Amino acid sequence: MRDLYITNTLSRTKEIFKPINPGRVGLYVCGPTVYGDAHLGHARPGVTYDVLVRLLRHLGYKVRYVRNITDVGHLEHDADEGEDKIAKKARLDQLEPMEVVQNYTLRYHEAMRMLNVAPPSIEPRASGHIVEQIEAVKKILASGYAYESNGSIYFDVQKYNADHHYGVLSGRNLDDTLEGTRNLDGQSDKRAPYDFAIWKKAEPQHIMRWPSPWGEGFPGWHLECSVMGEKYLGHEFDIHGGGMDLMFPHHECEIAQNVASRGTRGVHYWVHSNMITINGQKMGKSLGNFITLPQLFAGEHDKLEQAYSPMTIRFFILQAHYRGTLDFSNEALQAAQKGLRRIMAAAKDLYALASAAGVERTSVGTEGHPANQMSYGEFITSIAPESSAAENAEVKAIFDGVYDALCDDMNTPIALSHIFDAVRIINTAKDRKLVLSKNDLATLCQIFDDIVFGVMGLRDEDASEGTSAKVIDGLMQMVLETRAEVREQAKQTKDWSKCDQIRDALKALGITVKDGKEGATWTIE
RNA sequence: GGUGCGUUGGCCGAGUGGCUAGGCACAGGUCUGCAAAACCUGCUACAGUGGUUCGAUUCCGCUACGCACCUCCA
Repeated sequence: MRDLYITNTLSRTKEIFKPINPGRVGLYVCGPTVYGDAHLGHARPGVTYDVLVRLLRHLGYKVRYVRNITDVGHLEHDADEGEDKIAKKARLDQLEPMEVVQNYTLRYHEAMRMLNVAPPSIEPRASGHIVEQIEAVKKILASGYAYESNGSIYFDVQKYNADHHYGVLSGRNLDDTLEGTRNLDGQSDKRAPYDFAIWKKAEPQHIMRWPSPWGEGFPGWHLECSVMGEKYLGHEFDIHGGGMDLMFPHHECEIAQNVASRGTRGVHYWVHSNMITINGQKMGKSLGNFITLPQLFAGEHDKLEQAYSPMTIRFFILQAHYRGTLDFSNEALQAAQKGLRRIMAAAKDLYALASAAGVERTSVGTEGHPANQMSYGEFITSIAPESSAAENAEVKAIFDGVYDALCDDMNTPIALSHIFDAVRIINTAKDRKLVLSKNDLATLCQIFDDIVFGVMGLRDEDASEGTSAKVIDGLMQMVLETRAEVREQAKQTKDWSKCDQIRDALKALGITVKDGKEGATWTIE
């Protein structure tokens, strides 16, 4: 199995990935708090960890991927003083909190499905693990790192920090943290401002509440991930991912809770995906500068010049490394859209070339293959039994380059740069200016099947599917065959009007015809 | 105020102590009845400033600007 390197936030360095159990990976990723539509920012970790999971699986690991849904305990403004986000939304919309949760969970699933993000193995909800969370609170109390205050339980950060280091992940020390923390106005039940709630007493008007040894209340936000991670992945597991903004305090608190409740930090590799910015500023709910995914897909937002397809978004994200910020702009999205189309067009041509050469694709079946909407005209490209050594070398170099890049901290932009080299080679071969051997074609198919469609999870959105697609294919073939005859005549008579007329008429229907050497090809918008 | 990160060509974005991705845009060319596509060529950038070095965009220092976290945020 190929070595995979990944940047571990704990060490701030790229480390070789060694799973706890050979051949198996436990992965936990912080999912959304479902009180609103997912925005472009949510697409980033969605796609990033999807690629990680696909890559691990492709490399041969069995992966258990847990991604939670936060449906209780996440408070606004101040982690311990604000109103529950879900409850607030429910109050404003006059709905049951669980109606809000259900609605936005479904909408989140739909957005992820459109982005071709594979669903997690387990998708636990905080509200479904109240019992486990109460048990964890008891353990933390027993360890001495928490105290009860007026019906709520708080984590005693100072005491914990004396024995362990509160700040191992975010790289800060408690004194520094203290400096920037604003003072509380004596209203708080907390002993210190940096203490955080692991169980919160429910005020009389609070809707979501559960009985506990300390009275009716609800769990603190940070606790759910500790508890659900342990329940489904064990005391210690391999990878924990999330957005960079969750590093502190959320993930830091998680580590502290793990140590306090089960005596281990729990996670071997912490992975963080960076933010998407807009005009250089973080896109976020609190800043109000976000564009939701449904808005992006529909083009309905005053910052959008057009609609952007889910795959355009996915490709846009893939073109940047996950640890860097990525700036949104219409120009950048449009560039992504065009680049993606070029790759997809090359994929179709590659499969046609390979098919003509009798290449059997071994790895078909991953998912998301473009329907082979084939063009009129056969690719009768002559296939040499063995091509020049130089070409073989380049194809091989692309293959190696792609794997090297992906295994080097998931460097998707570099991998894509190699893919574009492949695109160029395919196009050249299509123009008959280059002869690819059967082996070369097989290798290229493997790259597209396994990597472009498999690991990167791209798919051809233009490819039509189903029975109507078959009908269209057949009709188009008839139309273009007829036009080809007209065209042959036109070559003699120099009267191209009929020929162009057909093409214009098709264009009006959204079908673009391109006259190539081997005949005409078409694409539908 | 504390902590950390960044500043790359028209735009987006990689990367490296010397050979200096890729996409998009732009210009020229080839092909083509035209169109489109494709291919070829061109565009050589690393904020400023000192230092280390035979050599720095890449290492170190300083300056400027920007960003993130320290409240909820993917």
